[in-house]
Amino acid sequence: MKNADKNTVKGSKTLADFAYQKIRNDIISGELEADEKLRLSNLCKRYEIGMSPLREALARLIGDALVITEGQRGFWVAPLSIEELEDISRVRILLESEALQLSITNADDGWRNLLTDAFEQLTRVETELDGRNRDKVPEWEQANSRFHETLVARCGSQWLQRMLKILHQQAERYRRISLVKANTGRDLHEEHEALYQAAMQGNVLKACRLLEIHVGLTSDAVRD
Amino acid sequence: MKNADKNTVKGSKTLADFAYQKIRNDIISGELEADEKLRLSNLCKRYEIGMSPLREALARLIGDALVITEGQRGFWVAPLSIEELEDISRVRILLESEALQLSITNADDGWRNLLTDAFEQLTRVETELDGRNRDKVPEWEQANSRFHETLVARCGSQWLQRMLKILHQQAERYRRISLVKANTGRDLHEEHEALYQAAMQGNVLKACRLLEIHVGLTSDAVRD
DNA sequence: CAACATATTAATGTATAAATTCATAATAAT
DNA sequence: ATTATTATGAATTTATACATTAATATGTTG
Repeated sequence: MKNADKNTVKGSKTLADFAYQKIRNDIISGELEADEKLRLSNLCKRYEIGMSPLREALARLIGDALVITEGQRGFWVAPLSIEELEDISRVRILLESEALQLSITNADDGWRNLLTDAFEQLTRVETELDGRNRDKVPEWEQANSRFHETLVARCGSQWLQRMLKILHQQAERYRRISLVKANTGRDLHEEHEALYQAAMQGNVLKACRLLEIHVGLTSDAVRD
Repeated sequence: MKNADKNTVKGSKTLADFAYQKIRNDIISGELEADEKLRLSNLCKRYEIGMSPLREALARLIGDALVITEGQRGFWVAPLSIEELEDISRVRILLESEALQLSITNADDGWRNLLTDAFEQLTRVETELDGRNRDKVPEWEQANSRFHETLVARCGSQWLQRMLKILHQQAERYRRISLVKANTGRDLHEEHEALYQAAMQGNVLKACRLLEIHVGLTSDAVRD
């Protein structure tokens, strides 16, 4: 049973690792709500693991700022606030623009192929999503993440990518809200396509400007 | 005994917290060397704690990229490489320039007082350090960190500060090497003073340029 | 109604057991 | 005889179950 469960989440070699990924997904997806108190015994039952791996997983989530802890009083899902989203968006624009610029400058055919793949997959999911299939949201999230990660994949900086991943996770928590609630007549796919075209053409300035708008709009969408 | 030990590191409410801070310091200071294998049983003895708090501490250090882990094969101190230092320095310049700019723009008297305090303390330690007192290095590190943290304290972005803290920790590991080994006739204090003056005068451009040079020189110093 | 003491719950830490990896030695094959 | 491969045992990581300690809630008394 243990081995079967472990392989549910790909690439998790230990129970702690497995729990880390599971809980992270549940926080990002909102299944574990913001500010929710994380009772250890409950989580043990929920994820069918013991205390040690659970605590280890939570310790790592603290590093991702998805969980907070206070002294001896336990763990909570990190809170959400508009101010923080704006903060995250600002920093993300700063880092992702830089990374995008570097990536485009270093562009090669291999990268363009990867990007095209990622974009085509995103396109498929986004056209299906137009019909408001709620259950496709996780799939869209994955495709969207992959697209953005691929955009900066050739930036040549491990650290830029590492930090962008954390910021992206954070942003994803907020994005969920804006997707589920108000769909403000915004054409996400159009934004992505323009970004894709600019990147493929090697137009750094245009790509960065589009990215800035793209991230900013998400921030705006949540505010309502 | 337990309580006495716990209070050795200020503000550590749990053993895991205590271990986290202790181990982090030992990695940054180089007492635990890069690439060193971290044998759990050894660490238990060394820090006089049990398995659970130790593993929790290591899990958090993974989040800071000071420790790496691989499947079921244990933990290691994260490696050092020149390429990574250059990566870290690049990202740090990007973030710290932005943060510095914001901080200077938002400057108020409270901030200037804090900065002056931090600078004066750094000055004291740095004049004493001229005489090559090796044992003062940790003290200098602390004063240097405080100075840089204060410089960006008014940037208004929690996330910029959070990431800068991680980058600063990483850079510190390398800086130790450059301090202990070759002192390339570089006048650190002069650099800090110029930075301080520019910040106090509200000269954003100059301050950012000085910062860029300052960080760049550290990177250069290690390469030799 | 406030303040203290007690009881309950939940988090933290220890000790132990299970599973996995690593190193060494023995056997087999070329 | 030398190399490769497999088997065995030791070391180490991982997980669980138990014990301890701290925090919260409840109830009692002044």
